[in-house]
Amino acid sequence: MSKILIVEDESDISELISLHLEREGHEYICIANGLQAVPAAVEHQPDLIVLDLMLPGLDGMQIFKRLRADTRTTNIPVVILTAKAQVTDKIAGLELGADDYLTKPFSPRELYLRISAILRRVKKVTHISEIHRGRFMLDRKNMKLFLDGVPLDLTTTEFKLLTTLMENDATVHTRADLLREVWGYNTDVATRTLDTHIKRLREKLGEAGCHIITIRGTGFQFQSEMPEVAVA
Amino acid sequence: MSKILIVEDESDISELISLHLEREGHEYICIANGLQAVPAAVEHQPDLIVLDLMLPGLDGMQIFKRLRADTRTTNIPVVILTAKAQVTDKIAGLELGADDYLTKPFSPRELYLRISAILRRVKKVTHISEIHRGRFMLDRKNMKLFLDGVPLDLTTTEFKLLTTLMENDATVHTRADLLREVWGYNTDVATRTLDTHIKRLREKLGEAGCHIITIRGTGFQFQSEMPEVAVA
DNA sequence: TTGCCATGTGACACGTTCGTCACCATCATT
DNA sequence: AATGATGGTGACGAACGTGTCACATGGCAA
Repeated sequence: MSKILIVEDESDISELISLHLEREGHEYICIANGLQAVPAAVEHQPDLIVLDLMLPGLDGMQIFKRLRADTRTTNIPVVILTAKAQVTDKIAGLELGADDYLTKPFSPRELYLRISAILRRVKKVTHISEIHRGRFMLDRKNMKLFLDGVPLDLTTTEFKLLTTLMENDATVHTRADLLREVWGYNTDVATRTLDTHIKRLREKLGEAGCHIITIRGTGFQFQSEMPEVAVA
Repeated sequence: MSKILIVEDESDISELISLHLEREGHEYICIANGLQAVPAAVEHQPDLIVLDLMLPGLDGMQIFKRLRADTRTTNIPVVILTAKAQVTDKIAGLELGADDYLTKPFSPRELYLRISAILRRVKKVTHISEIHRGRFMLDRKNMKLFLDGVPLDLTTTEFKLLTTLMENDATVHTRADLLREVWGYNTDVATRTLDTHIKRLREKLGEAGCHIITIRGTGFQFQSEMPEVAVA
């Protein structure tokens, strides 16, 4: 569920939009006065703003610019609506940095789907703060690793090491790479330190420690999907 | 600069697109054969894919579905091109999870701008792994704080505390909120612990420690922009 | 001004984490 | 099978991070 701010003076249009949003389980706030747009956005922190450019006696573009200028609203996606049908207008809107641009008359379903597409994209990218790999889920925000849903506490170094390994699933990281990535550029830690931390990680992973694979002579590798193993 | 994969059999159209992309400093790969789409995407890992649905003897939708099914390409934004002008077709495309959908004939400039809008959005969200607030920049990936560009090392607790404070600039966090956010739900740490960590943070920030503001009786607040201060 | 209460501060002690090293196990090569 | 090299392991001490407390400070209301 997301929160959408609709800035639109024609109540029949805003109702048309909100109807669709409500049906799909979204929350929405409608305002008809363009002057309230920025304060409302600041206060409600919506996930997306639908902005009609043709507000009476107010330049919608100005509102858009202010939304982008304020640090508290600058990252909120904006979909612009307008009656101007010319391609050049469309281009002007996108050029200013709107996320999408629709001209009236528009299909409410298309608007809804375009809103969904943007929300989907944002959510997808945001979720990258969690790395999912097979049985593993690395929660970067809370520095926790979930193995089959079971939370495991990691120390700072273990966390960095595992992050580096997991970020590129199934690719080999040389010892030098890992040293640099985890310990920083000018590393003077002994070579065996890496091995010790790999060991500690494997210990915490328990039986799943085998997902950290040694590449003899080169380095290590994380594999979420194990190749088939011969069982005696 | 971004890398775009263009899947389009009509060479005049792909040239039209690539011309625009090149002019704006983007890198692109053109392929005419739909069967190569998924392998090419896997190999090149483009930032965005432009996919023409009307490929000869091949269902473009199938390609799209495969792109979404493969874990190595599922997160790559896709813009769909098609000759079908019906709104229902447009809706079908968006419904499947495309990021944008244009019908031929389209303005190459509009396509370019729509591509830019998506790239901009993705980049913006990705960059949220860095929180910029005035003189401060919190690098969540490396758990470092940059003050005026100078790196400062933070401990895990300091990092979490500062993250919580900085995420909502200029909003007040109650002591209870902070305790819960940083130390977790079932907290049994003494109340003074929070004060001690605030103190340690302020110490590390040095003269900039004043950006962490005490709200007497309530909690604390981070302010990147200081209100004017009377100077003696 | 007084007194109370919220917050700031310094010190301490405990547990954790980290890097190092010596030694063992294992693999590849001949 | 012997040899050398590479990786695994266990133990240890130092450094670090953390929570707690006692006391100092300072704001606010009566």
